[in-house]
Amino acid sequence: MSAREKILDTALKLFNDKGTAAVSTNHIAEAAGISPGNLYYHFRNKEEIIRELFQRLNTTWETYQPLPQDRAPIINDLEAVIKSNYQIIWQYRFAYRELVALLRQDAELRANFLAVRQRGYEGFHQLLHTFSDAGAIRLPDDPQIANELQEICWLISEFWLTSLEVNGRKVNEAEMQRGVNLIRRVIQPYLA
Amino acid sequence: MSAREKILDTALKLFNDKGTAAVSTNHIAEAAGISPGNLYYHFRNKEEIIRELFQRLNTTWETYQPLPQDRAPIINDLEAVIKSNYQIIWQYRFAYRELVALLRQDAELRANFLAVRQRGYEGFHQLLHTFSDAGAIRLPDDPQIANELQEICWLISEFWLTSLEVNGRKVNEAEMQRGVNLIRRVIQPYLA
DNA sequence: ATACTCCTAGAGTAAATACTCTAGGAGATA
DNA sequence: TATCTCCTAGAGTATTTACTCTAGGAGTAT
Repeated sequence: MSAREKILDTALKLFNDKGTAAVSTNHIAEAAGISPGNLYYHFRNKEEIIRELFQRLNTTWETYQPLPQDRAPIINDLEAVIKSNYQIIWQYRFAYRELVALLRQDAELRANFLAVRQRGYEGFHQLLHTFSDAGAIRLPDDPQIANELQEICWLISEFWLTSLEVNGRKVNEAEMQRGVNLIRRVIQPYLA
Repeated sequence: MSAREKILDTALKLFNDKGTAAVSTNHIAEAAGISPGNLYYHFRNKEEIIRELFQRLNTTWETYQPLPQDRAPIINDLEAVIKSNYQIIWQYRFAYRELVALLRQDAELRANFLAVRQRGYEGFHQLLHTFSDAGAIRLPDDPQIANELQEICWLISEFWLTSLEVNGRKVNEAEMQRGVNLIRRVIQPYLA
């Protein structure tokens, strides 16, 4: 593995474990088994490492194809989508825990992340209508109600893992399933 | 105002504005218009200041009486409760934004906060049953479903403001009302 | 062989940060 | 007046942090 990759992997692990504020570039270099000078050869500073990690995260969001392309989606596919979301968020949990602070202190980071997130939100909108067209759910006629439901589901999927961590719960398959159940509970009154 | 109060008020403001990591004790002292030595006369370190702010927050949660005591509650009272919650969370928003990190690095803080939060959660449980008994809502017979609904409402009320901030929205009365509407949307299918 | 590019180590530095220490002022009490 | 407690200022220090600089190794092209 190249030094650059080692730095990014190590930084991600340390950030997830201790938070960005508690991890210095020297810590990262030491944990990655390289010299500080070498780290600064590959990255200008800590901010740039964070940016690169967000770039990886963005790429993950943009490339993953959650739905099967060969048939119409059924309601269980929605569960699979949500679980995939949780997996990704858990992989980059430092980012979601510290989102407000990280986005505030780096305008470029903010712009990129929000653009990708916006596309994700629109994709989710599409997804719901795909399910609706396929007859899996019955969206309310009032589009504002549908929007509110979507907003609730989005909020749960974005903050469920953080909420688990606040409660001091281990994050595992079963807890993720509970998060899926909550979202299911929200749309349950609107199932076909 | 005493120096101690000045320190706490200033720290709260700076933490809310810039996050705890970006604010040093020297910053706090300077912004409060006192000397660093004086700050350290009143507090052993930054951690102790944060603890004291959490203590204030805990006291706020424990003392506020959201419901009118002189009559049975109606559904609009629930809105008032949620709005009060948002006000308190907004006042101490640094805490809710950085909750995972702050609780992890201070076991005592964690224990106190979670205990108060647990009582709040139980109070919310009571509240829902009070509404149910008063005929304002009709909770589902299956207690697990009722619990899931409660969990969803709790998650929204705890993370709605953070979600607004991530979206770059100004936090104001109207946006708080939208957060209230989302919770209302969750329980709407179960209104009497 | 020479040179050139890419990468790496590690010593070194300026600034920031958390925290200490000493000297002393203000007001109450003896 | 003397003393005692409580509070305050501000200089000073050890450590950490971000970041720089120089010397050189490993391949590859000439």
